[in-house]
Amino acid sequence: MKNTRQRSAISEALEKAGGFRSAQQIHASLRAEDIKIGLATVYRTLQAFSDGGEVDSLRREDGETVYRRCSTDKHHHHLICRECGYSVEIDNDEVERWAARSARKHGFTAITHDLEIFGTCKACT
Amino acid sequence: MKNTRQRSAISEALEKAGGFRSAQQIHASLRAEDIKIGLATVYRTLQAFSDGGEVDSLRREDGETVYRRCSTDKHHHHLICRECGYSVEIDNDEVERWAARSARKHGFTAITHDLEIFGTCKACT
DNA sequence: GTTAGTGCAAATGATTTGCAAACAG
DNA sequence: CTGTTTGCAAATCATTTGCACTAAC
Repeated sequence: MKNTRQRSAISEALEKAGGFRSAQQIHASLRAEDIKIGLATVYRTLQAFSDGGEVDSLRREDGETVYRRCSTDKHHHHLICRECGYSVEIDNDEVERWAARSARKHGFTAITHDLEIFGTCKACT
Repeated sequence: MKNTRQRSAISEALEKAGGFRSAQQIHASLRAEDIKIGLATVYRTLQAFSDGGEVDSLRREDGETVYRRCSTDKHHHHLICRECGYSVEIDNDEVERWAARSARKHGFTAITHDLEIFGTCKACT
């Protein structure tokens, strides 16, 4: 993966954001800073980051896909503010084990699961 | 809500399907049975059923929204086959409590959560 | 009769893709 | 140089909507 001006910009934007942001939001914020970048590039880059495990992605309730740089590579879940995208990383091995156990019991294989908690954070209340 | 030919057809199709189906799939299967119905009607009706709590809906990993008639009104989760849509209703109060507790601890309010487990069912293996 | 429901085609909105030009290593 | 990456515009795809028309109650 080459090191381009655009990629660094997106990377920094994610860093600065802290929480989850959509491709559209990243694009808008870069444009606001007068950083010239194509929307397609933002989509392609975020997708690449996500594939490479550098960022976590999830689909918000309204259907937009949002991305965030997370602190660990370890599997975890999020508590996400619907208003501002602020999020807290949380995990619970209990849930993982239960999911695996339920799946096995019903004969399912190649399991993946999604667990995200949406709410309104203190600052947005 | 009026009782129309189209609504009964969609209702029956869901019944027969058993698992999760998308609006597109329902539309195609009805057309295949020579039942004339507009795609928009299928979307509108499934949405209405979902709003009325008559069916459960969720967004699949590929982005399509799928619907299913469930057995209880009680909150629950699903183990879903990616291949055929077959699903098993499961629940775990433990998870609910943990989600609520985590949210509270971090000052989040107006909580909702999604938890779905995707896999390949025995028949599709 | 009214009013809700339907069909179709056009509109949306997020995301993807084709392709020629620009750029990193 | 030479394979990547970018930008733009056009293409997708699921879903929604405007509107005239039809069918419940």
